[in-house]
Amino acid sequence: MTIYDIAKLAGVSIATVSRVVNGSPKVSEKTKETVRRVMAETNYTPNAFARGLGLGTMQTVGIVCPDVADPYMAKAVSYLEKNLQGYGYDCILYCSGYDDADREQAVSLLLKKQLDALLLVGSIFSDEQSAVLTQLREAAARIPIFLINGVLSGDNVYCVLGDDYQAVYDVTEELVLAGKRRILFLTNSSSYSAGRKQQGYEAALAAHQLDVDARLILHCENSIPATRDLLLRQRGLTFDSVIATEDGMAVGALKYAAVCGLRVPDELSVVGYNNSELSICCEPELTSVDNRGELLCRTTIDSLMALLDGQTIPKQQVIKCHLIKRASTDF
Amino acid sequence: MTIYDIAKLAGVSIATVSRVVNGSPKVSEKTKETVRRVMAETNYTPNAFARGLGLGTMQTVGIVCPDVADPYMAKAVSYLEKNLQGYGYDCILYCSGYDDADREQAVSLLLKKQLDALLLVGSIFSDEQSAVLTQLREAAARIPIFLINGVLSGDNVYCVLGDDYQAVYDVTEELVLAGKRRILFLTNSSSYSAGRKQQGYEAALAAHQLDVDARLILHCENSIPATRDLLLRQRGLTFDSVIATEDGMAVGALKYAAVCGLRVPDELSVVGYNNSELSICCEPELTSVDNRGELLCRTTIDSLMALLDGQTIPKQQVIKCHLIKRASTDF
DNA sequence: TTTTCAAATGTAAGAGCTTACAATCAGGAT
DNA sequence: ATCCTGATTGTAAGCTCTTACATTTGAAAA
Repeated sequence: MTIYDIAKLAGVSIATVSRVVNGSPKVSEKTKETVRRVMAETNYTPNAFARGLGLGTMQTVGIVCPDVADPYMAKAVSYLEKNLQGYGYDCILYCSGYDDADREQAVSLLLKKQLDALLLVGSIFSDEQSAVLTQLREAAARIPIFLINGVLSGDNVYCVLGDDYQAVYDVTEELVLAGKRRILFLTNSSSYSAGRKQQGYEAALAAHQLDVDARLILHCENSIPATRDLLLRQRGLTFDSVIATEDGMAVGALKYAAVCGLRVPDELSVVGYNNSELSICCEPELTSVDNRGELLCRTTIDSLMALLDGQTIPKQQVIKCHLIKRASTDF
Repeated sequence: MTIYDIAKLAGVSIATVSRVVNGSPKVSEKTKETVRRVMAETNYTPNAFARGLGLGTMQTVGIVCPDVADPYMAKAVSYLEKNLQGYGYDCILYCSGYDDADREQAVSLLLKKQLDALLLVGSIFSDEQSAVLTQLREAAARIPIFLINGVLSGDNVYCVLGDDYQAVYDVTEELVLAGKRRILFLTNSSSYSAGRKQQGYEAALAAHQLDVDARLILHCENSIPATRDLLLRQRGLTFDSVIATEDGMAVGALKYAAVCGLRVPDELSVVGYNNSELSICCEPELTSVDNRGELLCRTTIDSLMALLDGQTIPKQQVIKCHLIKRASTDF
């Protein structure tokens, strides 16, 4: 079934059929009617490739995220997809893994696909020299690129991110004001946002004339048992509170406290990040920073559409996080 | 940059360039070399639409799932994507929502896209009359359809699913043998797999000459607070154990136990489903059925590839689940 | 040297759509 | 009746690739 068949059956030219398919106004109601009927009867679907060839777009954007199995990214992808759907766009998904080489490959594959935009979720590019970065900047020459919770300078590159610096600054300050002096900072990557979080932590301590004890900054995997075990191995280390850059690590800290018989929040306060389902699952429930994934995604898509519509949009949009207070802290 | 430019620069015809791009063996090493060099220098990428038009495929499969934000489906999508990647296929994702009308729309949109296959995750079609079903069967005339954890008869439709019936049968039996007599069954949908789970529950009770008390079968949302509150509202109901068809509900039951001061597992045993991260997050940790999402997905993709390769594959593949025993039960 | 044949390459016809431009048509103005 | 106009429709030239078939080439066989 091609456009020619429909044209023949409807007794019109293929141009007219195409106009009907694309909702052009320059077709009389009568023929529009006829063509629609024939299309319905024959169950005709325009060939997407030919359409894409002619139009130069297939209304599709690419989403690259390290791992959709991660609940935070899963939520993000879900929001993105829904919002894109609302604008009539489809999304093709790549789970790139966290490795730079893998991500580079994902981007390069995606670039072959005549997409309308590229969305990178939870980007964790470490150094400016990284191959992905140069590749992304090249890519941006062709289509707009959006980083969600990441930062990259460059033409046609836009960033939408939570204000992680401020969020951690604020919660650190709250802990200090609550009398905590040895705040353990658990982080899991060298990403831009992990860096910003750590800066917030250090700045808040400095603002209160507290020294940053390097031993209190621990790198660990975002996994409950891994974090628990890591902490159990640090027996020399004393701390009265924990700020984790992911909820999984925070729950690991709770498990550690349970093993050691530490009362939470009295003897150990714990703060998580992302306000995932884990935070209301554990015991006690976790105080956690909600970095507004849903809002970030909506903002991203709205901005993208504005851009595709020819409007100018800000290069960087920063959205304030919310601290959700629960039983794992006493402020 | 089109294939013509490359041909001109390399001093060959477009056919030769195309052959090089597609790895045809009928090109001399020398010209292959030249063309490759020119392509690299010019950073040429074949147009995916034109390619698709010519080849009739773009190596892409569609994935429909109700909600990637759900950790179980997120994991499934992640596995599917990775496995497809391994075969050089891309995936385009639709989060259809749980509503039949929405899912129908998703499928119909997807069908316009010249995909190589359609994968439905966690399908929860209720009745045989549903519009999605007829639509899917029509779709199957064009491309193969795979249901992951769902069942649908029809030509060119294949199902890969966990043996939920047996899993629930077995765990119910374990509870009975552990002396439990009033086993609450928490379920959240009228999907095929929810039905099978319930059948397993009822069959196991019957096998041990225990009556099925209809009041002990509760429908509830897969959400920790929703389940907790639901149980708190059922004060007349007595039960000594809970089997939930999702981990979220099981954790809700644990929260309920905490509120009521019931000791788990002594006074209340709780079994969850899917062995999600929640199950090692809560306190006590949750005994949960692992329905082998990873294996299901790998099986699905391997089968799909075998099918595309012209081989015959089974219409239905059932994979045994694993019970992961933790502290919320005492068997 | 001529013949033969396979390997290498080129030509051109699609694949199914969009759209600029041309053609047609109906009806009002002259 | 003739001309003009705007609305509608058709024609044909792309868009970029694949590939069947034709052609050329070069070397081995005769």
